[in-house]
Amino acid sequence: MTPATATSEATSEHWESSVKAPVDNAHDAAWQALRGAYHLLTDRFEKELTEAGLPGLAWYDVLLMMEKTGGPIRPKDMLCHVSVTKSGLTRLLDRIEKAGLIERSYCPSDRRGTFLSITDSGRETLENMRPVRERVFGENFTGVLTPNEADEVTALLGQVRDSTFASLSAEGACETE
Amino acid sequence: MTPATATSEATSEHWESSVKAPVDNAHDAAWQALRGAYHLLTDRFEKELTEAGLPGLAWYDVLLMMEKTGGPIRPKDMLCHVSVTKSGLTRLLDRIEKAGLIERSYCPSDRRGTFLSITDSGRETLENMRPVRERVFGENFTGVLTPNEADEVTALLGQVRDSTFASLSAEGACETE
DNA sequence: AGGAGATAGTTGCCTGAGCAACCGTTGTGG
DNA sequence: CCACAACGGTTGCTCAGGCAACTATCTCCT
Repeated sequence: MTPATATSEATSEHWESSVKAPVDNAHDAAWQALRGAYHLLTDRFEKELTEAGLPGLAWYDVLLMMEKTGGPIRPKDMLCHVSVTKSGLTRLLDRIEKAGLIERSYCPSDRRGTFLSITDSGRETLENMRPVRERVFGENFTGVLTPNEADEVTALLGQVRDSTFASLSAEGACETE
Repeated sequence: MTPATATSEATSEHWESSVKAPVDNAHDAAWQALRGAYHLLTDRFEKELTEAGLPGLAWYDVLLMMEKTGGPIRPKDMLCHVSVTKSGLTRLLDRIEKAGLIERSYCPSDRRGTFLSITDSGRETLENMRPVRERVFGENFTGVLTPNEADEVTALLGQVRDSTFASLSAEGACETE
C-alpha cells in the first residue's frame, strides 16, 4: 500500500497479538479493525495473485480497470484510481507492457499522451485471476458480511473516505481533474 | 481507493458509455469504501506527520508502542504491531535509533535478543505528534463516526479481519498448488 | 550431555516507488 | 502570431523494504 504491500513473512502469526490488542475506546477499536481487515485481506489476495502468476495487486488493478473501460485509456486518467504517483505509474505500465499484457500506442488527439489497451493475453490473465478473487473475497468478505452489512460498511466508511478526500483536496494533494 | 467523487471527464468524452462502470454490487462498494477510507486517511496522517517532523507512519507506530509498553521491548514482540518484515524492522530501528529516538541495549535473559527503550527525545517527539493525530483523526474519523457507528465498524470489520486471519494461519494446510 | 532444529537479529542483493528535473506538446493572453 | 505557462509522460537519483542467507543463541529430545 502504499507501501502496504506483499509480505509473506509479515503476515500470519505476526498479526496474532495485534488481532487482540486491547484498545481504549470505540474509535481506536474501529481503526484497529479497519487496519487489520484491510492489511490481512490485501496481503492474502496479493499473495494468492502472485501464486497464480500475477506479480502484484497493482497489476490486477490496472488490468481490471482497462477491461472495465473497454476502450483505450490514458495514464493520467488512471492516476485517480491506482495509488501510485505518475512516475510510479509509468514504470508499472512499463513492466506490464513488457509482460505483454497491455500495449501502448499514440494518442491521436493529444500528441503528448499515450493510449493504453489491454491485449488478449492481458484479458486472459485477468480471466485467470477471477477465481482467485472470488475465492479470497468469497471466503473472507462476501461470505462474512451479508449484503445489508456490506451496505452499512459502505455507508460508514464512505463518510470517512469522502471526508478525508475533501481534507486532502483542500490541501491540493490529489487533483482528480 | 477510488473516490466516488473523482471524475475523469477527459476520457468520458471518448468513452462515456463504458467509463462509469459503477460498482456492481454491495460488496464491491463496501470494499471500495474500505480501501478508500484506509488509504486516504493513512496518506493524510503520514503526510502531516512528515510535515511535523516525523519521517513516517512506521516511526509513529514504533514510538507509540514503546511508550505504551513502558519498559524495554524486543523487536520480535514488535513484529505483530508494525507491518514490516523482521529485516525491514531491523533497518527501521536502525534509522530511529540513529535519529536518537530510541536506544538499543543487550537483553539479559536472551543473548540473541535486543532491548529497545525510548529516549527522552523520543518521548518528546511522540508528544509533539499527538496533536497531529488528534487533528487528523478528529476531523476524518472520530468526528465523522459516532461512537455507536464506530462500534458497528468494529463489529463488521472485526469479522472480516478474524476470518482472514484464520485463513492465513491455516495456510499451511490449504495450498493452491 | 549433545546434537538437531528453532529463533532473534543482521546483512547482501535487488526491486518498487517517490521526488524533482526534464522534454515535447498544448493552450492562453497579448 | 508569438511568448509563456500548464500539462502529460519519462528518466535519474535515491531510499525503504522484501527475500534469502548467515551467525549466534536457545530448546528440545533422546
